[in-house]
Amino acid sequence: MAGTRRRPTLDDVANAVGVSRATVSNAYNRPDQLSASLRDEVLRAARRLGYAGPDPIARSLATKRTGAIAFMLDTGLSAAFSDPALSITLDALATTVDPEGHALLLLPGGHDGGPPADRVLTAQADLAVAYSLADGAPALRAVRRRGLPLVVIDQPVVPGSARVGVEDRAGAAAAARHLLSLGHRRFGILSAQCLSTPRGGPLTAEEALRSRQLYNRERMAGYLDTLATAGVDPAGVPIWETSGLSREHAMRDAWALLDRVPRPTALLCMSDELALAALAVANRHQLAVPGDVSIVGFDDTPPARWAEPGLTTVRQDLAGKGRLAGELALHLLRGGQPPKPTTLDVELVVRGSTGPVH
Amino acid sequence: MAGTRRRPTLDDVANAVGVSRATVSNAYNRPDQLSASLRDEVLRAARRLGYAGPDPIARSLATKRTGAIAFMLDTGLSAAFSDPALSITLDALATTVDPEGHALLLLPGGHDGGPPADRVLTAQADLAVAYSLADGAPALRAVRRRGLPLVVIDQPVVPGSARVGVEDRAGAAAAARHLLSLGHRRFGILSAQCLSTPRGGPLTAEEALRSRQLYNRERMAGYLDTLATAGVDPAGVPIWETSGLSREHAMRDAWALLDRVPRPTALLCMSDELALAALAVANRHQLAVPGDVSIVGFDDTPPARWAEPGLTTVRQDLAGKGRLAGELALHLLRGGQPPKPTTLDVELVVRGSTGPVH
DNA sequence: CACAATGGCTTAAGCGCTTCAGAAAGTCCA
DNA sequence: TGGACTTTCTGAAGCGCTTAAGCCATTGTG
Repeated sequence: MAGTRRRPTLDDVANAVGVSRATVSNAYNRPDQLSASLRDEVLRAARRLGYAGPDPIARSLATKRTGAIAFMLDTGLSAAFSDPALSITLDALATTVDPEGHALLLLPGGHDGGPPADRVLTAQADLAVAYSLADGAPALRAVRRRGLPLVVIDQPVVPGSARVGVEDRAGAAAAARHLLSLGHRRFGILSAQCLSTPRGGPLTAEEALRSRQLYNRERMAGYLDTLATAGVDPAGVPIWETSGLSREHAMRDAWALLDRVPRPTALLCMSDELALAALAVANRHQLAVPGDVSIVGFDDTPPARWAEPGLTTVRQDLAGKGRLAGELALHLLRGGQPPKPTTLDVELVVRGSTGPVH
Repeated sequence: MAGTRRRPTLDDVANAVGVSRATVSNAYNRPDQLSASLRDEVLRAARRLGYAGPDPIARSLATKRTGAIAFMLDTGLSAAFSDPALSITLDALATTVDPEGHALLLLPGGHDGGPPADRVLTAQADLAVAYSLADGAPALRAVRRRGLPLVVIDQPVVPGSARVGVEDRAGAAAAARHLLSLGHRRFGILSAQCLSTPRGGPLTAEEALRSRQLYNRERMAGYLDTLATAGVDPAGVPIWETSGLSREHAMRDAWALLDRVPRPTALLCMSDELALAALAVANRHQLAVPGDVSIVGFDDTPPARWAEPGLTTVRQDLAGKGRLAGELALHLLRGGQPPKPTTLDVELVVRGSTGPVH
């Protein structure tokens, strides 16, 4: 007739069949609570009426579970997904929680190191996962206020939350030692955004060590400490903050380091993405890798393997990290207490992009 | 005291302040409905009691809006996000709907060309977006049954849904013409998964044209028709379906085409990702591009520009596509009728990966 | 054969919020 | 001064579902 007919509800089905509302509910949620024949009849009636099953929202209100996990990022989606490290972690996480019926609700970051607080407060989710947000991001406080269980990845532990992290510092140290052992003494460090108001360009060691991201600080400390121990003055090591999230930006920034006189013989990069940009720009300017400059990355994402030459990098178990985060999420959702923070091992993978200093 | 205290509700706040529940609700949702001072008092009381604002689920039940948009994919997250084309589209979509308070709920694909129907039926979302799902995916029926508004991207139009697509066929035709005009007569086509039970390996033209994905069919038809018109027998053009979603698979498959005798002088690829894999494998086997073989892609994603040589490809406005999908979503959410399907233009971008046949 | 156990269904009390139609109290203007 | 408005707040009816508790008839048991 006129306009759209009201969607049928559980009650409509119950009335049509002549049973109570509870019985229809049971037909969907607890088949063992009614006879098979009645269940059949109910389901048939539902189909006939165009009833698509219990309304997810009403069900959520009654059960106090939404079946969604909020995934909080510190950047927009495009930047986030262009990083294979995130894609792999996220996929593993999703795959782990999927069998239990949990989907991921994406909360991309604004400009304060995470999603806006009000988005978190109104997000329909049973639990939140924070993926390397800035320390003290408003989103974290919002999660707190709501009393949502929280899993943090690559972040300082938040009271009451479960945490999974990576041996960032040790990995970075291993990378630096590797280069030192090849005879390198003139280094450059290419870093992701560090400052709370990122500006791109040169950074002092102090600034770099105050990065708002834990993994950044840890890796930076791993590099600088190791160099210092070997007698390389950190103050003399140029550090460059990228000015944007795209490959183009990273290439420009890498070149800013490689174009110095005297040229660094080795570049320590905060991620494979940055290292690959450096590789590309070295290539473009006819610098031989590793002949003229050695380059190391961090993460060991798939593109690091395809690169020409292969990228020497610090491998972390990205899929394992996501899987573990997923298991922690499920554990918390079952009412479990947050276990002790886990820190995953890393391993230096030497490929063709590093060699002895000429 | 014992265990966790029950979370405070709107009622608790109302009682604490001594006002009605409606007033507290208004304090949050319609500040103009009460005096500023009372509102202040309410908010203060809420803070004091540890009330984090109206429960999103209860609110949803009352308002019948969840603030989430379900994004349905035909693959898992990792495969999906390793494709820059999706990342860019998704980011633009998210950015468009975000200001209106909508977040994205990710529904990754199972094995029937989309997410499982029950996931769709229980997903908490106001609207669904289908991103190049297989024709007739169960997920689409589930959306239908629920009566959810639907936006489809790169798919056949579904009755009652809004659609945005791309001139896939024309773009593919342009790419083929370009190669023909360079004198090429021996082609190979590298395709994404076509068959409903993908097996990888050679495909007949008929099989390829029956791909379960619309864009695949269209591009394929664009290639084959154009070649046929130019007198190149489609039956003589080897078509190879990729055997997996990773770069490694794609490289192996590309080599299967390039290693034929006689070797094709030009490779038509269904996407930039495949073309880049072909480029990499040509490089690895010392085949000059475009000297020995010309390669074209489709999409014009950023890596196509960085490639060495730059990839000749068909540009589509990925961000525009996502933005448009977002606007369509908002339109439908406001109760608007689905407008006529939109088809976005494409443009051939000639770079270094194609050249005259030797 | 009386009694407990079981299966099958219903009753009813929520879950926490929004919103519409007022009521009460002030404000304005002729 | 009094009627027409406003402003500010309340009452109450939902939104559509789940689930504990209970009722009744049947079945099994010693």
